This record gives sequence, structure tokens and C-alpha cells, in this order.
Amino acid sequence: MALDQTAPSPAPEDEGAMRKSPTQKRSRERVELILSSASRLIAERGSDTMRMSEVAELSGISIGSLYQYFPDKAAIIRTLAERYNAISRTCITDGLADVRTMADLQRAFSALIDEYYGIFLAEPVIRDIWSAMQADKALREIELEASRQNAILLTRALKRALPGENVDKLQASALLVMYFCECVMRLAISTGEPEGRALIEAYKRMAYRSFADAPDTP
Amino acid sequence: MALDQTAPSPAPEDEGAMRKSPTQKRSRERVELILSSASRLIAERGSDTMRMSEVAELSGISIGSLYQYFPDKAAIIRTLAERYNAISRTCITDGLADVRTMADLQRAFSALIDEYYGIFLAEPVIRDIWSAMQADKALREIELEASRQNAILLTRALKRALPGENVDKLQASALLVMYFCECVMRLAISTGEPEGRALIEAYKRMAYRSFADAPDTP
DNA sequence: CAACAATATGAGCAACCCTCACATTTGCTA
DNA sequence: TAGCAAATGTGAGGGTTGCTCATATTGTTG
Repeated sequence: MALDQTAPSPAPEDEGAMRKSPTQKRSRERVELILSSASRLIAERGSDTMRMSEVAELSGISIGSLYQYFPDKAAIIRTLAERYNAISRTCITDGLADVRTMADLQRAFSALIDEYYGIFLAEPVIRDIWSAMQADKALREIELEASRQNAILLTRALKRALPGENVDKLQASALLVMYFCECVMRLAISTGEPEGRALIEAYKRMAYRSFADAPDTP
Repeated sequence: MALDQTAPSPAPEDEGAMRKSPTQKRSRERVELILSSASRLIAERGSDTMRMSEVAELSGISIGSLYQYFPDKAAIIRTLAERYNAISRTCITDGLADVRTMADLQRAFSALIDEYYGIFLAEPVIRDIWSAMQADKALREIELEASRQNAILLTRALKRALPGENVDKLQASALLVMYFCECVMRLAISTGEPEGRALIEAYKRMAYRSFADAPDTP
């Protein structure tokens, strides 16, 4: 599950990030090549120190061509960030699809968080992209929106598991849990093992309590 | 409570951040002037777009002098970040000093979080410094360490409020709550009011549950 | 005042992102 | 195939920025 692979779905990414929408096959391959090179460089030394000249050289194209596909450096980071959000979305959609009961939900949620954390650990690119997202206002907005979307998915599963419960409460719980998800992943990565794993487990417990005991909002 | 004022305690900041330790009065005033200018510029347009030339001009000194006190741009951010951490530390130390019972703790914790959030809202500099901290690995380490220190303070209060409880459990709870504190502040700022306030309240409830019902670690 | 140390200065260097005038390739029609 | 226009590729160079360093200024001491 690498960030430099397009999802099988033919969703044309965010075209706004591109200077020209790559219609021809050759162009699309080049975009992938650029993103792949950028991924490698970011994984090695971070997005700050990634140089556009390096991306061009590693991709075997000129600087000028690079700027024909991406309007600026931030656009490359943004595209990678959106793919990263797509990964969490897929995780959650797949993981929660078959949830019917509260026991299902606990099992599924636990497995889902573990899988997500595993991806975080295995993909150094994601860690750095995350840092870049935190530093940039526009990217933070993208992340918040992704969390909100994920919260909708979680709310659906919660409704199936707790049919009688107040829907507003479920929504509030789901939103908090999903907002916190990214924070926990960052914390776990920052502290390193074994403390990271302990944090993930503590987060899970917090989430369970939150599901079972939705807040009585005033 | 501005970031560009030295704490009354004569702690000489992190001398490692300075090129020369400012021994003379005039020098120390200049350092304060630089930090004050940097604060203003960061508050206005963010640390990314803050230019060293602007800091020098606003301080009424030359670029060269600026680099006599701070080895690089990051050092200014770092010094501001450490002062920001000192603020949270003071908040928590003062807020939890008189806690004796669990009821005390709930009251004190609630007031403390509200105060801290108020500072966050009122000081745009802090918000941007926080962003810069997230983007920089060294600064993230500083933040984690600050959270750990704060967790120690919280653990002490917890011990007084729950004398019989297992100390390891209390420590684990305190650490999680303090780690999450920064995350919640960021989220609340990012989402804006009124959702931010709701997040803060949800966080408080989570913290209370965590205090009362420490995890049974395996 | 002289002589030396400490501090201040800002022109300029190197590194970076990005542009743009021009070269090359591709696709299409006759 | 020849010819041409549109699409795509190129990289030297412009404009900024963080930071250095030789020089000038200020302070201190005998």
C-alpha cells in the first residue's frame, strides 16, 4: 500500500492541483513518476528538504516539465496528502462495512485502528506528509474535512449497532473519536514503541467508552 | 500574558539557543526586542512568511546583530516555543496546587483547561508557534517532553485525590490526558467556535472518566 | 589619549522556487 | 510522405530568502 500508486478507481484526483489535467496516457504516467520520486525523497529526508530540482532529476525530466503538471511544490504535497486521506477512508469503509452489533463494532474498530497504525509505521512518507499537513493551514483544513467524512462512516456503523440511541449523541461521539484518531497516530509515532502501542490501546478504550456512554450534552 | 515577556523567574532561558549568552543588560533588552518583533510578525502573517530582514527592521537593528543573538531563524521559533510551554506549565502548577479531593480535581482541571484554551484563543502567536512545532522534529520532541512534565504535575494531584489507587495506573492516565491536551487545543482552534468549545467539553469528560476509571493495563 | 576587545553593520553569497522564451515531439491532413 | 499546427519539453536565469564576514563603530581599561 504505497502512496505513489493510484487507487484502482478512476477518480481523477483533485484536478485543481494540476496545471493541466493529464488526459494522455504518457502524461498520466509522468504524473505518477513525479509523485513516486517525491515520495521517495520525502521518505528519505522530509518534505522541507525535498528540492524540486531533485524531484525533476530523479524523475528524469526537466524542471520546466515538472511545473507543467504541478503549479508549485505545495501541490505535490497536497496530492500526496489527499491520497493519504483516501487510505484512511478505505480502511474505515472496508472495516466497518459488516458491523451489526456493538460487539462487531468493538472488534472492527480495534482491527481497523491496528491496521491504520500499521500503515503509519510502515510508510515513512505518511509520517512526513502528516507533518507538512500540520504546518500548512490549507492542508489542515483538508485533514479536518477528511475526519468529518470518516465520522459520517463511523456514525452509520454506530446507528446499526445502537439503533435506539440518540443520533445526535452518536454523531458527536463519532466526530470526537475521528478527530482524535489522527492525533493519536501522530503521538504514537512521535513517542515510538512501546509507548506508541500503549497509546493506541488507551485510545481504543476511550473510544469504546465514548460509544457506550455518549455525552449528555447540555 | 504575552509571549514576548520574560518570566519573572531569572531562569536564563535555553542558552543553547543563543549564540552568545547575553550577560549585559543592554544585550538582554535586545534579545527581548527581537523576540517581541518576531512575535508580532508571526501573529500577523505566520512563522513561514516571517522574514529575518523584517525582524531586524522592526527591531531597529541590523541583520548581522540579529544573528549575533540567534544562530538561525529556527532558534527564534524555538525560544518562543519554550516560553509557550512555560505558560502551560505555570497554568497547571498553579491550577492543581490546592487539589486534595476528587471533587477538587474536577473543578481545578475544568478551570485550568478553560484558562489554557482562553490563552490559546487570545494569543494568535501561540497558534502559529504550535504549527511550527508540529512541522519540526526537534520542536515536537520539546512539546512531548513538556507534556511529560505536565503529566508528572497531574499525577501528583491525582495521588492526593485518590490515595489508594495504583500509582502506575494514575501515571498512565495522566500521561494520556496531557498528551491529548495539546491535540484538543489545536483541534478546537482549527474547527473554530462553537465546535471548539464542544470539543473542549468532550475532552474534559473523557479526562474525568480516565481519572475515575484508570485502565487495567495488561 | 591610546590600544585593545566587544559589538554592530549591511553588501553580498549560495540556495531555493519558479518563469518564460525557445526547442522538440506528436498528431493530423492532404 | 511531406507539411504544419498544437502540445509538450527544456534549462538558463530572475527574484527571494537565510545567513556570512570583512569592516566600522562603540566600549573599556591602563
